[in-house]
Amino acid sequence: MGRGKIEIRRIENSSNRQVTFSKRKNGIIKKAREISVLCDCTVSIVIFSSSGKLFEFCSPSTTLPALLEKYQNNSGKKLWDAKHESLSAEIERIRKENDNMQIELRHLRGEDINSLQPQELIAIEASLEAGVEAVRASRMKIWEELKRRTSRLEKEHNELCMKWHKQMPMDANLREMDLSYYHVDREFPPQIPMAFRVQPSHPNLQDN
Amino acid sequence: MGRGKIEIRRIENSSNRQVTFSKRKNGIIKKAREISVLCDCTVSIVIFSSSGKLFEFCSPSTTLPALLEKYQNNSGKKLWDAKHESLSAEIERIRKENDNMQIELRHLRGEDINSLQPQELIAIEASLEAGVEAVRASRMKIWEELKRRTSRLEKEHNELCMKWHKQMPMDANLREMDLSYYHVDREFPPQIPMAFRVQPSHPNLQDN
DNA sequence: AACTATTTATAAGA
DNA sequence: TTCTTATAAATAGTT
Repeated sequence: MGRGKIEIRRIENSSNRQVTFSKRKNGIIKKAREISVLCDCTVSIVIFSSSGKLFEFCSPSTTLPALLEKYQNNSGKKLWDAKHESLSAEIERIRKENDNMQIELRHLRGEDINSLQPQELIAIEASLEAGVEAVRASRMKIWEELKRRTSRLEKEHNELCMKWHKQMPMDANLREMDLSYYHVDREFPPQIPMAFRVQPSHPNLQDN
Repeated sequence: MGRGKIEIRRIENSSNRQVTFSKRKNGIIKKAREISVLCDCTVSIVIFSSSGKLFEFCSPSTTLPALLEKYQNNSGKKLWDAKHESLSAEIERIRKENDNMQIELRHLRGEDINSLQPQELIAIEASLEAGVEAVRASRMKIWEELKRRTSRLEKEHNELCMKWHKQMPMDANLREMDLSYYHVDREFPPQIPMAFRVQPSHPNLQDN
């Protein structure tokens, strides 16, 4: 249709090709609109020009996602389930990892261990004991640090008191303020809270 | 185009509508094939007839999933990402759960505990000790069971030996066979393997 | 982007 | 559905 008949093969002249594309694209979309109205059907067209530009048509009665959903149901073909599958596989993988950790945690808490072999129990016990050692060492470190700071502060406090008592000609109010200020500034109280005390059931931890 | 001009509105006569649908559908798909060849472009058409029958065309240079992937990238519109998002959210959730367990496991192994507060360390230590207790109890149970079986077998063995020696008029070969058979049938050897022995470093586990 | 000679699509009929 | 054919519509080449 036109001044001459053309062969259906790639149009080599670039600008001719571009013009033809534009005309025929409009033609197709017009036809799509017409058939969807005339025949009460649902049409979707997606076109990418050779330069990558996107054109689309979709019957006003639907949306592309809805139409494609219907397409999948109707044809049995998978449009995007491949992607879903990779995500599902990832979920599966993580879930398995999760389960293994769950089991390990349970074992370390002494749960679900009745079906275990003696060798496995020994391994778990060893891990637990190593853990206890590490945690105790860590607490010990905190405890030592605390003791160090406390004794240093006590020493400083005593020195200050001594100086204070030597210094006679000062106002009583001022002296009191200064003292209270000093008390507030101490990071740790001289008494160690019970929670930090080494428990007596552990004879290998000593206060020395 | 045809014997008469028609208005672009739904064709009321059902069989006319059906015929027109068939003709125009073929026309559109022919046009789509032509433009994709002439203009070196990519076209996809999906049509559902009013009765729900599916027809499609896709340029031979691509596939519908690939084309739709390109569509999403190009248009920024989401065709199926809603589904992806729910899966991704699930992955996120499990991964978080995973991380938490990972951390807990590390702590129970005495790793990464230097930044913990004394209270946290105490809780971990308590958990570890409870675990050790449970594991030891379980091992103890296995050990007791083993001892019980062994002593029962030894008693039975001794009784058999006694009977045997009382029974004099038997053939020597037969006697030997029978004895070896009995040895094979014992589920546990009289000696306990080292692996099952209670370790000497645990003074609260005693053989009694 | 418009024009128009021609080809192509298709509505109606069989 | 398919074929036929008169006619409408689309469009290739031109301006």
